[in-house]
Amino acid sequence: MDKFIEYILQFGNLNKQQIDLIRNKGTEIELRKDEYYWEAGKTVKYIGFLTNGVIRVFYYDNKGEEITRYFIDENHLILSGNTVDEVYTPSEYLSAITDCTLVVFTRKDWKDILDTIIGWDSIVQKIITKHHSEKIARRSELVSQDGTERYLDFIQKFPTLVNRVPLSYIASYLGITQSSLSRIRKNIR
Amino acid sequence: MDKFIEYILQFGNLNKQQIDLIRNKGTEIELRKDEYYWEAGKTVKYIGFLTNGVIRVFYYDNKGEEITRYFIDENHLILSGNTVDEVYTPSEYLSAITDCTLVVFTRKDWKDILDTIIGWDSIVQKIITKHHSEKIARRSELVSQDGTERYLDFIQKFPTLVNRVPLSYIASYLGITQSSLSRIRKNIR
DNA sequence: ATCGCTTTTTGCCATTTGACAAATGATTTC
DNA sequence: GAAATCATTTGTCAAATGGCAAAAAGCGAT
Repeated sequence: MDKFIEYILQFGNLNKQQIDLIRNKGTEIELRKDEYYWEAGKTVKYIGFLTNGVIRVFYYDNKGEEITRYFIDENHLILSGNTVDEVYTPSEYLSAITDCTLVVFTRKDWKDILDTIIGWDSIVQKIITKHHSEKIARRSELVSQDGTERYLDFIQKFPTLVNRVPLSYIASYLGITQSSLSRIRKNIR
Repeated sequence: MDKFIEYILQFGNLNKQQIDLIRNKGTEIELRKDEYYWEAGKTVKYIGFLTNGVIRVFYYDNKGEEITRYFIDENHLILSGNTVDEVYTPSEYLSAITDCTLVVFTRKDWKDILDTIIGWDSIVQKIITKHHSEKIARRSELVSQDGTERYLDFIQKFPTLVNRVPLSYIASYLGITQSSLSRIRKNIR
């Protein structure tokens, strides 16, 4: 929970009372390796913040292949869609790669926070915008790079993930096959 | 200018007075083919809305290659960064592919609108978020597709651009070489 | 330590794409 | 309309990547 407060404070100021409100509303939950946090087609119940572990976001393309779209690591807010108002049904799966700890809020509690803390809205908006920009920058570059460049880029941008995420997921994220990535790794050494 | 008003009204309501304010502040400008709208390293002076034409966003990668990151077509807001407050110096170039018409606002005029119209802020925020989501969706899929799939995807998503944008720019956007794209096109027919 | 299971590496060959250069086609300019 | 310029297609070969299957390595449970 402290991690979440600390994270939020980077984006705006909160007084002690406001921090207490957030603490009261949030609940810590655990997610075991390979458990789903979201499933495509199932309504999302919580707004979550990942304090420990790594989550993988994936979907199935039109050939039925599982495609890893990105990874969520420690200290990231997991929001349903771009707004918190509407009930949200994702088209993607979120699944824990490692055991995870999250702070979650029900939609109602989140709304209470929104109604109580002036500026909460803009804090969350800033976070969403930041996440978006990061995603765009990361994904954009991949397109124009070959396999080796993609992987070098990946280990530079996600140094903490390389050893915690199975090769096949990384390969899928980078848009190459697992065996190609294995060969690329060999050549780099 | 009408196009801009119409576009804005999709994201929020404005009364006649507010619309007049926007009309007064905005200026229509023309941009000739191959003229820059932004240049990397040069401060951005205007907030713009493209009413006619196509603009290309590109940068130079670490090999000095020109990479087309995306295209901006009719009815798109061109914002500096994610916020309008700060002076912004882009790291990318925006250059007209065709002759273009834009509605532009000086930073000061834009700020006046922001200070006068309650809710302007949230309208703009919605637009930014929408643009972000589109970019993420578009770029993400490319990574896991081969050349042919990328091109088919492109002509489906940008049917109006295929015949107005030179092949080399499309190829760069898709992350393949111009000659590969030419061959792909031949095979599709 | 051994068995069973999963992940990663490797081999082999087919296919795709890149690099480079030349040819063709299209457009602009005088 | 001829020349110059730019865009696209094509040829050739090399390099990168994919598909498939088997081998090797890693890991957990007993």
